[in-house]
Amino acid sequence: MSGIKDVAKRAGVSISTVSNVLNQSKYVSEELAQRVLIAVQEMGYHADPVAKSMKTKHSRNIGVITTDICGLFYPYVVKGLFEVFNKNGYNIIILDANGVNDSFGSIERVMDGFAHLVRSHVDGIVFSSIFPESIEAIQMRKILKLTDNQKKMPLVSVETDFSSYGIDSVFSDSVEGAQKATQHLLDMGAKRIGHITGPIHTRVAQDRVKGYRQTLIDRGITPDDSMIANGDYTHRSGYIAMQELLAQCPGLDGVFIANDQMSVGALRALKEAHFRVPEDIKVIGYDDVFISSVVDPPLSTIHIRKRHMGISAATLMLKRIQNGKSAAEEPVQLVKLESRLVVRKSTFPEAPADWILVDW
Amino acid sequence: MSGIKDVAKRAGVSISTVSNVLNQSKYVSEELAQRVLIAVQEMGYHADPVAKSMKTKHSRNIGVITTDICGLFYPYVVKGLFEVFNKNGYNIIILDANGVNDSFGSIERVMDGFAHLVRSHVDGIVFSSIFPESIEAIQMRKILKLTDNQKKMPLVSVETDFSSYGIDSVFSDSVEGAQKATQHLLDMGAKRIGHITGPIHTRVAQDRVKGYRQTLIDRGITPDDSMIANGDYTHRSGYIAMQELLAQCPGLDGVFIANDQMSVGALRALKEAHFRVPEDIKVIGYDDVFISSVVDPPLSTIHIRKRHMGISAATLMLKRIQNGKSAAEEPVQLVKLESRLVVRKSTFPEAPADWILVDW
DNA sequence: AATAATTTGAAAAACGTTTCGCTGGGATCT
DNA sequence: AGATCCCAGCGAAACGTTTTTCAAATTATT
Repeated sequence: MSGIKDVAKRAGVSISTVSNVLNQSKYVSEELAQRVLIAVQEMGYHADPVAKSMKTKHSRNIGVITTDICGLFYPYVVKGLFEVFNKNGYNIIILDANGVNDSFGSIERVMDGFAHLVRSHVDGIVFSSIFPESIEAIQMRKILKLTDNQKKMPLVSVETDFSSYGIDSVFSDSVEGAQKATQHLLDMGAKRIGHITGPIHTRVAQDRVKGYRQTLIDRGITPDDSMIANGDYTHRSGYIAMQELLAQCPGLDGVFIANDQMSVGALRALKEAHFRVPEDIKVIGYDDVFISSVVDPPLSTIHIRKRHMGISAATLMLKRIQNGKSAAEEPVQLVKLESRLVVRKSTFPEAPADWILVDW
Repeated sequence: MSGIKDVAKRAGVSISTVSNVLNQSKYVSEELAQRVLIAVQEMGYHADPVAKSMKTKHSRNIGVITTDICGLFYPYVVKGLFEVFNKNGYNIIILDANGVNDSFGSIERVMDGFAHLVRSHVDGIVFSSIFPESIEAIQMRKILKLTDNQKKMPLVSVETDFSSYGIDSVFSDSVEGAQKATQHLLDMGAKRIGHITGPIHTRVAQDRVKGYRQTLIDRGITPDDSMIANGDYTHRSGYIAMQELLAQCPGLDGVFIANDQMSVGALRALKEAHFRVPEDIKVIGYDDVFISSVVDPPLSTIHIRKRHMGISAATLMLKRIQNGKSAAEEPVQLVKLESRLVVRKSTFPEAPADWILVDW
C-alpha cells in the first residue's frame, strides 16, 4: 500500500507539501498542488486513518451506546444517527449495553466500553441512559478526567434529559406523554386505570409513572399503587404484569403501559382472560413502533419521532465538534421532541386503520 | 493522560520493559514485572489503542456491513455478533448499507465504506450481501488488492453462501427453506399457490423462488410466473404485492411470501379483501421474526436462527484471526444453519399459540 | 542598490506505541 | 581461571501521518 512518502516521491515534492495539499492546511502553488493531486490519483492514495488519528487526536468515528439494538425502538434512533453522521463522513462504533442474559448490562461493562471509546479518540459519544442519571454522569465524568478529556469530548444523551449535568440532550418529555396517555383513557370513559412500568430504576420509566399519577390526581382520583405493576420493556414482562394487574384490581377498565412491546404481551394476556379491548378494558401504550398498528386490535399509543431523535442528536453533536466548544464553555443544548397521541382501536373502536401510512 | 513513558519512569524501568510486561511478549523478572504492574495500577494507565494499532496493524475492531438495521431480522444477527465479539474484546463498527430513501444503498457507497474499514485496520469484516454476489466479491477483492491486503483480511458472509468466491460463509439454505414452505402449503391442501419475492437481484430472494418452483414441479404442478409478484421485504410492498396477486390469480388458495415483514402487509391486504386466513387462503412467510407469532392470525413461517447466525459468523472469524491463515491458505469455512418449519394458524387452524415460548 | 519582509517548500520533530538489536554481567563450560 | 554463552533489560528505530521550524528564493521598501 502506498503511503504519503511514495506520493511525495512520485510528485517530486516533500512529504509536508503532500500533506498540505491534501488537508489544505497551507498555501501551495497551483503547479505543485496539481502534481500532487495527480500523483494521488494515479496511486490511489488514501491517508491511513489510524496514523492520522494518532497525530490529530480525532478519528471521524462516533461512539454510540445503545440500550437494546434488538428492540423496536432503538434501531430507528440509530438509523437517524447513521443518516447524518455517514453523510458527514463519520463512522459509528456501536456498543450495545444489553447483557446476554440479563436485560440490562452491568454499569461496569458499559463504563469500560465508554472508556475504551474515549481512548480510541472517538470524536464524540451518543448514549442512551439505562442507569440512574447521577451515577452514570459521575462515572462518565471520572473517566473523562482520567483521560485528560474532561472538557473536550462531546457527549449527547438521547431519550433522557441530562442537561442538569451539563450534557447536551435530545429527549421527549415522558411526564407529558404519560399525561396525554392517561388523560386519553379518562376521556374515553375509563375509571379504574392501571399502569405497567418500564425498568423502574430508569428515569424514563419513573417519569411515565409520574405523569400517570399526576393526571389521576388532577382529575380527582387517588392513585393506588396496587394498580401499578413493574415490567422491563419486554413483551413477556407485559404479559406477566397484565396478569398480575387483572388478579389484583377488580373492575380495571383501562391500562397505560410504558411501551408498546409490553403492550403486545398485555393484549395477549387480556385475550386469554377473555377481556374485550376496548369494550371491557382500554389499553394505551407508548412509543408507536412497528407492530403497534399491526396488532389486533391496533394499539393506541404515544408517538415518538425516533428517527428524528437520532437526527437531532447527530446534528447537535456535529455542531459541538465543528465549533470546538465544550458544553462547559457554551450553553448546554437541549432539544425536546414533541410526542403525539395516536388513537387506534385499543381505546376507540371507531378509529380508522392507519397502519400503512405510519412512518416509524 | 499518562503514557507508557510515564509508567516507565515511575516504575524505574525502560519503556520497552513496560511494553513487554503488558503484552507478555518477552520474559521479564518477577520483580520488575511487579513494579511495572503496580505503576500501571497507580496511574490508571491503558495503552492508547490508536498508537498500538498503528504499529501492530490491527485494531481489535470488526467491521460489520449490515443491510437493514431497522428490520426485524438483522438486529438479531448483530446481537449474536456482539455477544461473541465483545466477550473477546473486539468492538464493532457498523456500516448500514441502506440508503435514506432507496431501500438499498448504492454499491459505490457500500464499497467506499468497505475500503474505509480496511484502511482503518479492522481485524475482519462481516457482511451481508445485497448485490449480485459476483460483482460484490470482485469489488471487494479489488479493494483488498489495492490496499495490499488481498490475502490477509478475514471476511465472513452472513446469510448468503460466498464459499465459491473463497469467502467463509454462514448461511441457511433458502432453496431448502422455500421447499419446506411450499410443501407445507401443498400438504395443507392448497392447490393454487402464489409467491411474493424479496428484492429479486438478491441471491437469497432468487433461491426462495427457485425452491418454490422446484417444489411445484416435483408435485406435478407447472409453475406460473403470473402467480409471482415482486416485493422488497417491506410490509408495504407485501401489501401491494398481495393485492396484485389477488387481482391476477383467481382461485388463489395459498401464498408463500419471502419474509414475514411482507407477510404482515399481505395479511392486511387479505383482511381488507375479506379473505379468511387460512380457510380461504393459506399464508406462510419466512424468517420467523418478532411479530410473526403476534399478528392475527399467527403466521406459519420458516424459522431461521438469526442470533446463531451472528454467533457462528463471529466464531468463524475469530478462528481466522487467531490462526492467521487466510481463506486462500486454509479451506474455506462454510456453516449451514438448519431452518425449521413453524406451523401456526395462518396455515393450520388448530395450531397452538406459541408466542410466549419463542426465542428469536 | 542594498536591505528588509514575505512567500514557498523542505527537513525534522512529534504523536505513543512495539520491536529490533545491543550491552553487560552472571552462569556454564573447558 | 579464562573463555564462551545466555539472557534480562535498555536504547533506538520504526509505524504513517501532521505540524513546527528553518532556509532559500522572491518581492517589497528605502
